[in-house]
Amino acid sequence: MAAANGGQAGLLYSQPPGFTVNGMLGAGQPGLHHHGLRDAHEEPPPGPPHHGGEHPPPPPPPPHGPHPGAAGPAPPSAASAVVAPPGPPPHHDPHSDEDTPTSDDLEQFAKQFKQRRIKLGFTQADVGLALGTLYGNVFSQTTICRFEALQLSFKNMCKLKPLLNKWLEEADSSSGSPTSIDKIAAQGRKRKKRTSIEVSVKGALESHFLKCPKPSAQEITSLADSLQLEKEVVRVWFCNRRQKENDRSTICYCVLAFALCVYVNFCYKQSLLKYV
DNA sequence: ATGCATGAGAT
DNA sequence: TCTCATGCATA
Repeated sequence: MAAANGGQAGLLYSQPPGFTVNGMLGAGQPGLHHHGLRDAHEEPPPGPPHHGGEHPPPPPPPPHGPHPGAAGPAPPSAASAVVAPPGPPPHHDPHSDEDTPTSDDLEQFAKQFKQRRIKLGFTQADVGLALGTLYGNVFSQTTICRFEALQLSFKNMCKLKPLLNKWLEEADSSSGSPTSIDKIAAQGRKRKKRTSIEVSVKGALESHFLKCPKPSAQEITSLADSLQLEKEVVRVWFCNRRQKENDRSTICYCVLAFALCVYVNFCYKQSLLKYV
């Protein structure tokens, strides 16, 4: 049935005022600089892909204000202690919702959060909704799920952690109090029907991605043409593919990298001992 | 739990 | 146009 969406590309689902119909004005510029970690901010030296004991993403300096249109509990301010460098971090309370957590903190918190959430009998959707009533920021089941699975960017994880932490306290302290229910008006926004891409086609996209994660507009066009997909679908596929790569690696790799650092450091010391 | 999609802000 | 945060719809 995948062919259901393959044929014609004429269905403009919604036609929102600002829908940019990008033609082929793309100036194909290959910028392939692809390194494992991505920092949510600037990356100064485009140098060689070396990344030894680099650690974690620096603290997210609040460049842009909260846009979600609700109370933005301002992300961790410009503290600078992000993920402890190769030196043992002084001391930090994993339960503190202040001050930037380390990747490890996040990992632990997420795990613990999920465990407690389940024990308390709440679904991910419940939590998302509750955050709305508590702080005016509603989140979907998807987001909560991704948080628990560490599938969000480091910055994003940091932003959500305090909220979830608060909910957790609220939840198990007052497990019997009446909670107000929030009803968010469903926006009647038309959404394009999700196109399901055939496995074989996905394979093709995947292999292209490996060769070139950032195809130019022109490449996208021809690729879309040969795969019989809408150009927009292909473009979005690549965007999502990149994002997936980044989100996953952000946290997981940070944790691994840190562990590796510790280990290497340990080995190094061991080797030094041999000579004394 | 995850795939495809949207929209705001950054480049 | 890209990235990033986020979510509807679906597997």
